[in-house]
Amino acid sequence: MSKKVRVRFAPSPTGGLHLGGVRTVLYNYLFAKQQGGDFIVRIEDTDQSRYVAGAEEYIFETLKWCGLQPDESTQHGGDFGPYRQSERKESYRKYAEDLVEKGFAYYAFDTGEELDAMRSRLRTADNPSPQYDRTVRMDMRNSLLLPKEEVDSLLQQDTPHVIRIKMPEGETVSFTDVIRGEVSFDTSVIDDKVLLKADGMPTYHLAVVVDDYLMQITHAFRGEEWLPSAPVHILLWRYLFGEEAMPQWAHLPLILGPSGKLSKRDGAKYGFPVFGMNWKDPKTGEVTEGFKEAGFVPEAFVNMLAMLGWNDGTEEEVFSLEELVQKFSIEKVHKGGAKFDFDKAKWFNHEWIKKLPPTNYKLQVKNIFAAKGVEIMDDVYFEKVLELVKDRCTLLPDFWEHSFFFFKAPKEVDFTPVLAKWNVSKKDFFYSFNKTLHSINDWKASSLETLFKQLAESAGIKAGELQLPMRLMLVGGKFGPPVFEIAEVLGKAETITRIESALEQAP
RNA sequence: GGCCCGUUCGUCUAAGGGUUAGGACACCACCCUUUCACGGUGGUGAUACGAGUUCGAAUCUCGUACGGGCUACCA
Repeated sequence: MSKKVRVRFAPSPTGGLHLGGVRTVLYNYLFAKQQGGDFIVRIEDTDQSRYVAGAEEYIFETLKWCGLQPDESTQHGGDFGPYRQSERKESYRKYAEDLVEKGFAYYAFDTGEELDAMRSRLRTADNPSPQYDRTVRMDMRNSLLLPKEEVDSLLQQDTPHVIRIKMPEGETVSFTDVIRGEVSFDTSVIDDKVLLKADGMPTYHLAVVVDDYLMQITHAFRGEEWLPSAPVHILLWRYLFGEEAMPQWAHLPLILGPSGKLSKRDGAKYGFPVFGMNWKDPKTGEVTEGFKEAGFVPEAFVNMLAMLGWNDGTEEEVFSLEELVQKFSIEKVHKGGAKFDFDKAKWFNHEWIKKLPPTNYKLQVKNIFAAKGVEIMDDVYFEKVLELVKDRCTLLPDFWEHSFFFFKAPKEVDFTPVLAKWNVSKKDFFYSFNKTLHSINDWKASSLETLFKQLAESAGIKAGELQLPMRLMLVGGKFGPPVFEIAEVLGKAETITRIESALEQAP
């Protein structure tokens, strides 16, 4: 019988959640939901120096906006808590000490200065970053070479120390990555990673293994940047719990910016968001724009992310979250990194704006309008407007330029575009057209257009030449949806008023 | 430097030994539209290079080049 699928996303609360992070969540989520499993969010806050206030809450808000709700987390509870590693601190030491006892790890008392000295002594052009490994460990201060009594006494006196893994020499550690297949490493070139820090906190390496075990994680998906440390984790599994219990690994390809790994800087430099939602650094006050605030709908954001490194093998590209859950397969995730393309992202958003009913995003558009000084009072009218112009909008703020005139009558009508062909008979046409409008009961674009054309014909004027003036009167410029549809949405009274006031200004 | 991973149009990708190497974004042209868009049709454009295996290679193998990641008491 196979175990219930359990996956986790394990972010550090150090700042905003960028594209790559959200995609990692997404792939975890899709896999879990498809397998009927659980999606867990575990907060990896073992580095107190990097902790940033508000970052944890921010992560959950972003996930909520994306519609990727965890089954278990610091916010959602669960049977495997606590879900914050700092609150699990006490559970890690015993595993580290167990490793020391078995001879797989050792105490190291080297100070920061001693480590620096070792590194600068060994640093050469050919070896720019010397490691604490089998070649140097017997020259350092650790329990491998110190007499047992001295080690005991150092420990007794609470001498600051760490516990390091003792990397075996000449072993090949290999495993099968779900995405990459067989990957192997020679342990001789891997350093003796710190497992337990001087402050008693575990490093990522120890914590991830212990918690994945304790939380019964079955599949571990993470970014490709973790691939080089995978052998450390595999060895820890082997020493501590046995490899049979180890989760299946999948190292996801990176999302690249225009030059290398996508960074916050790229966003500022190239003018696109890299975070899910706006993130304000509490220390500097610096705000980094998010996709939400840039005017993306979550459906598009998630869809776009899913397709960055995966596709279902067909030519379909637009998928809802539900469809993704159904079609996703981790094996089809690509090996190579994908460069983020903002134009393509916008295209997804455009598709989703067209597809979604305006009720999904009207609140956000309302806020955009409010910021421009237009308060929306009539929701029914508002939705009608959004429905009419949504095909022309790529990002939510575009609604403003495509529909502000439904809420603000033009003060001055610029007749310049039609001046050359303007004459008294055309002006007369609009007077009589406007008069006829009063008696219309069937206020529909199609009937308005029919009436308009009939009247134009009997006045002996080409209807086409009257359409632009009509548009100018209703919206104030050369823009907007088809003119009679504007009139329909505007309503009888407002249409008549706008034509009247425009005629007063007409030459 | 060492280790690991990767490489199909500018970008995201399809094609798992036999296709005129397909689609999408972007770009260009035309059409639709007496506004601005949307939309429609078409076009430009790719298997990094070199060997090998094979009747046949984008696809398998090796090498080279290039790109990326890691190399902290950060994750």
